[in-house]
Amino acid sequence: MGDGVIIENVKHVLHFGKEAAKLKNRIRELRRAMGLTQDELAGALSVTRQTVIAIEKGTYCASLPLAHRIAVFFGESIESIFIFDEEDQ
Amino acid sequence: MGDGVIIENVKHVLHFGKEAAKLKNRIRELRRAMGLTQDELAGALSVTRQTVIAIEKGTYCASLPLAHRIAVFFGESIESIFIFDEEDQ
DNA sequence: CCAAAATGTCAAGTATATTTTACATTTTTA
DNA sequence: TAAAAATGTAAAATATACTTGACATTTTGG
Repeated sequence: MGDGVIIENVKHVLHFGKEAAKLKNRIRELRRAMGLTQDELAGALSVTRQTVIAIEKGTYCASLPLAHRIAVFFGESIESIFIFDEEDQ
Repeated sequence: MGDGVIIENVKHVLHFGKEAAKLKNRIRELRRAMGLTQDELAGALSVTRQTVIAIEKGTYCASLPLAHRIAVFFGESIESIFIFDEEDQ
């Protein structure tokens, strides 16, 4: 056999363009207004701290069920918390 | 080598319990009220017909960006179209 | 100042949403 | 009633959301 490079088991391939939505939201603002830490909010929403960090930063968007829990928790509508740009995605 | 069964490359394992949210929605009703086919709605939302079928049937729930497009398309709020049970998920 | 708490980052794994393809069944209509 | 359109089903691949664990940096308070 030759000595070429073999890459096996690649699961995730980074992809460019399409920018993954990155919709903004008011979660950090709302969380701080209630004097909560990321960890406390995560607990209240039954997700991990990493999830709160990622969503606050806009790394990815919450699922619909999670967006709903967030809205209920802060007593506002989903649409008033998440900011969808015109183009949307 | 023996003659045992070897299973390689298993990617998705079905899992039971936890019932995957299955939140209901009024999409089929709203779509029909507008006299649209699943294919036409899919086109308007920039998704495939399979996605419309799965979401109408509650096989899985829409992502937040898609839920938003659906709400805008039908001129209603996300919360008025998707029905979250108390327990949520 | 310095220790603790809070926040951020990275990587790999699992779960869920969406696409693609192909075919089967039901409903509509000419 | 037969063809066409609409709807359903299933499987495999890809994309995105979420978890877990471990460690680095920043902020806060005694």
